[in-house]
Amino acid sequence: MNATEDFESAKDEFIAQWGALGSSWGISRTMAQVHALLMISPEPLSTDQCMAELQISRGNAHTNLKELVGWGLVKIVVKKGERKEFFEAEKDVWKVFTIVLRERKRREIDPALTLLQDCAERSKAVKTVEGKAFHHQMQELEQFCKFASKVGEKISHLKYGPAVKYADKFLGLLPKQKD
Amino acid sequence: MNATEDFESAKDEFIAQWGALGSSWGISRTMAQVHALLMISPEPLSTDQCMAELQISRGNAHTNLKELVGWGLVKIVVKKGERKEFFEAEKDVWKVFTIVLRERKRREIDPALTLLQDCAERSKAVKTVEGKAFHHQMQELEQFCKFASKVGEKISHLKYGPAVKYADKFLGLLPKQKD
DNA sequence: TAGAACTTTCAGTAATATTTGAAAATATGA
DNA sequence: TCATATTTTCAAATATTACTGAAAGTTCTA
Repeated sequence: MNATEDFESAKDEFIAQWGALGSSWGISRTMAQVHALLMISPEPLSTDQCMAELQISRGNAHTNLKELVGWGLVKIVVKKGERKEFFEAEKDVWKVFTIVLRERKRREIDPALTLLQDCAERSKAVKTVEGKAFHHQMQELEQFCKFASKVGEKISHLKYGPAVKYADKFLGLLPKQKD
Repeated sequence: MNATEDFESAKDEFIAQWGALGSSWGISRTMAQVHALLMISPEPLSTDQCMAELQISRGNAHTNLKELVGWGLVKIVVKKGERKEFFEAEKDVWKVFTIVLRERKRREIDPALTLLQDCAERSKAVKTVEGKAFHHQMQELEQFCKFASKVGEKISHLKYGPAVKYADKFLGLLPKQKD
């Protein structure tokens, strides 16, 4: 097998597996595959090119491309002299990470926080053992979610350089932990 | 409405919503509901109690309880004089977090790393523009995943106290960032 | 060792999520 | 303005995932 064949099979595998991984990240398989395809494409691609490469329908390609644009992971590019839209993925891995982090915080942590605050409030007056345990647990969860929310917020607005610097410092400190 | 009614409705809502949130975390709705129920129960519960509370079948209750035990989020408790098994959830929020973090790293980051290393290797000899872009992107992603894997590993083995301490230090440093 | 208590499995069914394909809407340009 | 290119929508079809209920398996006790 030559280098080009190797590359082609690696490319196919990357797209397929990235799609499978997407599922466990709460992103649909096809959306992750479209994202994978665009991330490794040196040029922006049209809807038709995505359809052909991934063997999917127009409706499917369209929906997922626009969903990715909605996440901020993909941008629409207009080529001069061309009437159709082309799509280009954000390729900077740290930027991709911070976008996903922000989106997941918004979709997962923020609603949890609302729920927990509401539940803590509605159970603060109850006197039974069961009720007290519930109230306490809601407060613990709320406190943790607030903390996680803050950390996520900070990290997601950090540039890559400082992030690595702080992480290194953080990772370097840990082995010395005593308590 | 009195305090007990408030509490009961809050409890129902917590279980229902925690289940819905579970979906976006890649955990099945019922599994998250069982987890929610056990987290707020002062006493360990039997399979039958879970079935009754959540109105689900025996098979469903059984499967999800055992899955939670597999994750390490729930422990089996044997009561003296009782023949059946009871189930008790880990209630310490930080411990729950570290367990989930480890499990997700194992299921999501580790397989991604394997894929990326393989794809980078198989594309290192290719000369085309497309191929070089692919190889480069695989390396970038690989580097980031290794970093994320290390950070996750460290955090997941940290105790709550030191974690908050380091996070505070970290959060405190950020506003001063210049670069 | 039989029978009761409890746990586990799994084929069939139900619920949810995704995809297709074609029609409708919109934009472009001569 | 009309014809054509392109995008958008969405009802129906398909695929995926989760749940039920009952039967089979296991463990315990007398």
